[in-house]
Amino acid sequence: MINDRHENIAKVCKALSHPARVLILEYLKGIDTCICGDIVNILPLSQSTVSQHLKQLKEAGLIRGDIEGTKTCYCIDKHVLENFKKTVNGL
Amino acid sequence: MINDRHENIAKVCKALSHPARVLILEYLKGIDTCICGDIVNILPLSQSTVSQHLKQLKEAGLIRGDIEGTKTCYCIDKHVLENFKKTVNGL
DNA sequence: ATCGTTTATCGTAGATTAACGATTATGAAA
DNA sequence: TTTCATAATCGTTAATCTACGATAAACGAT
Repeated sequence: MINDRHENIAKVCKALSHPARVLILEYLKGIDTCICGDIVNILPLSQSTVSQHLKQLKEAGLIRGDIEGTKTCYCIDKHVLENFKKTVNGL
Repeated sequence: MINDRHENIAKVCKALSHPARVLILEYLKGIDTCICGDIVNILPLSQSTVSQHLKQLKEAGLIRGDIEGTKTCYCIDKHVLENFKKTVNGL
């Protein structure tokens, strides 16, 4: 009964089931790329907590993290986001 | 920083963060209305568990439950669903 | 080689979620 | 009124989530 599509929608929705992660996604949408510290500066959360949120967004495929030296540059995976939008539209 | 819109997206996404609830929503979409027992019959979950899932979908506003005698007829709140789609499209 | 910056991970505590069986409540039917 | 059908709630257990501080890892700069 439950198929891969249900699982996939649930997976992405779970990643977006916390307001901080929704905000992070929108923030990334606006600036293309940023590092963890940037988000720590705009949210009242510790560095470790923000890192965890980023990890969850990454595991859901919504964002990517490119390591550059000591920094990690995060950006949206537009393809995954668009695909999610299409799937939600199909609901 | 985090505003009502972030909270709202997170709330609905949370309701859809479990594959069983995604399936239930789609099922309701297809048949317009059904009772709890119908869903128990198509999912490998107990009656109490299905009832809890329905409760979460209802609390998120995605579905309504109209009591008719001893049964409760569940149906999608199309307005809320459409609103969610639009909001997701804006991401 | 050491120091400073940045990020990820570890360990932890408290809250929440998911699932179940059992129970309760309500109304319909006999 | 007793029974049946239906759904919600209670109580419980195991798992997961959220948040934090502390620590570790990696790199650039001095």
